[in-house]
Amino acid sequence: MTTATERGARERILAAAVERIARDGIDGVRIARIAMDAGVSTSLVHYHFETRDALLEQALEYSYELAGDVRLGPEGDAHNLDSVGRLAAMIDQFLPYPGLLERDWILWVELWLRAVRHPEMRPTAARLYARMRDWFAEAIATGMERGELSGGLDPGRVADRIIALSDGYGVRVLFGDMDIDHAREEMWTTIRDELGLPEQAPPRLFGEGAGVPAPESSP
Amino acid sequence: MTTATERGARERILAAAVERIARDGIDGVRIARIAMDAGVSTSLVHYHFETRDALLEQALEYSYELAGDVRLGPEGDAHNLDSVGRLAAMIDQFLPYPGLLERDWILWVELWLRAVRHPEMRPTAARLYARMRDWFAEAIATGMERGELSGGLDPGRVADRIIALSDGYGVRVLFGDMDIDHAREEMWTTIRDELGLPEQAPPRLFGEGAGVPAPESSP
DNA sequence: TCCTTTGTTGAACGCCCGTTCAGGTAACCG
DNA sequence: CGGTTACCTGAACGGGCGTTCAACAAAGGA
Repeated sequence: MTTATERGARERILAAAVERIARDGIDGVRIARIAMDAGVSTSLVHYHFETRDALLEQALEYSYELAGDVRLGPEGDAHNLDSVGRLAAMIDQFLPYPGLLERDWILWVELWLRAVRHPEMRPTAARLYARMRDWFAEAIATGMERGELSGGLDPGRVADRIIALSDGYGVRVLFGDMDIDHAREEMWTTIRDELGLPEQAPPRLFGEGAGVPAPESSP
Repeated sequence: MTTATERGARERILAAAVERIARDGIDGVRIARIAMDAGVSTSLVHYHFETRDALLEQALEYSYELAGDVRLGPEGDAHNLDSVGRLAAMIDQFLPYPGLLERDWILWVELWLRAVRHPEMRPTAARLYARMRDWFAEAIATGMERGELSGGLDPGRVADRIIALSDGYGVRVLFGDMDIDHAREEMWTTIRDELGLPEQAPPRLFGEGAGVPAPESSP
């Protein structure tokens, strides 16, 4: 009947918290602001979440799960492509495209910092990295079995290298010190050489393409 | 010659601020704590620095300059080595060795985050990256001229790649998701292949204790 | 010598913000 | 119905912390 919690206040608060964390930083977040964004009172925030820290922690976990699902889910993947195309598409999903993955990237860096200072946060970070690593390693192993990628390499190591390059280049893109297309090009040539692929342009960019998901929105 | 404060209160405050920022984070820093660490009153902090933000900003700049000088200065470099050894030593100086470069790394990540959110901070970050890039590029170019490294590559691009790998692997090392020796090994093999070097172990590890590489080469 | 400048302090002010509290709907259950 | 429970609110409390202020010592300068 009324505007009564069509999505549940609790979840709205979590979503608002994620957004605010990305914008203002974990330490910059004010729960009054989160409450305002979610359209509730601060008291309700404390009704659903014991303490501020608890809320923020759950919000982060929530967003990481979400980000992972979007990328790793069936829609986010591109099974219909050959291994080369699939790999290229996966790499695209890890660079901070403006307005698309920037939010996730910022939360990412926020996680790094927090994991360093708060050891109890490290399992979360480790779990996320393990997931990414497995995702890439599986794609590479598959490509090798099919003979589309040169064998003889440890897929896990290559995965780690891709992730490292993505983090390293991505961070510079993020604060405007490098053009994203340049970063993409550099990543691609490095990995291409590594996997013994012939010189070829990285298959299609983000957007336009077939199975790549559009930015998730939730009004 | 013993002026009241041997190193000047202002500089002691800056040093204390840097240490505190690394430990507690930019947002976690309390100026009362900085004052205590520096052995002065909070009022004196405000006498020397207009506002808290001003202090932190200057402290960061101060530490980045310092970190750069240590690495880039004549003692931090290793001109007496051949290009391969020199490159290996330089890479060592960019990985977060426990207790040695960790502080700088944390401040680094802190800078990333701040540069993303506060555009006025970006020139600082960009300047730092440019400096690192030039440093590596110069070493690579020299190595190419001497014929110790395979030519034909753009030193700047290779430098960017080294930095990206360092950032990417380093961050995982930093929060304990990867062993530092493994990261070092991975970086080295990647770059070795890139520069067409024969398979060889990365020349010597970091020096014991001292922040600078040991003077004598491996026996 | 007195006065001005510089460096320094303890104490207080005032605001921001997380948290609490006492209550107020509405649904659900007997 | 009457009672219990789940959601939700406005208002106030209280601590932490940046910042300000009045004062004071010491060091020149004139």
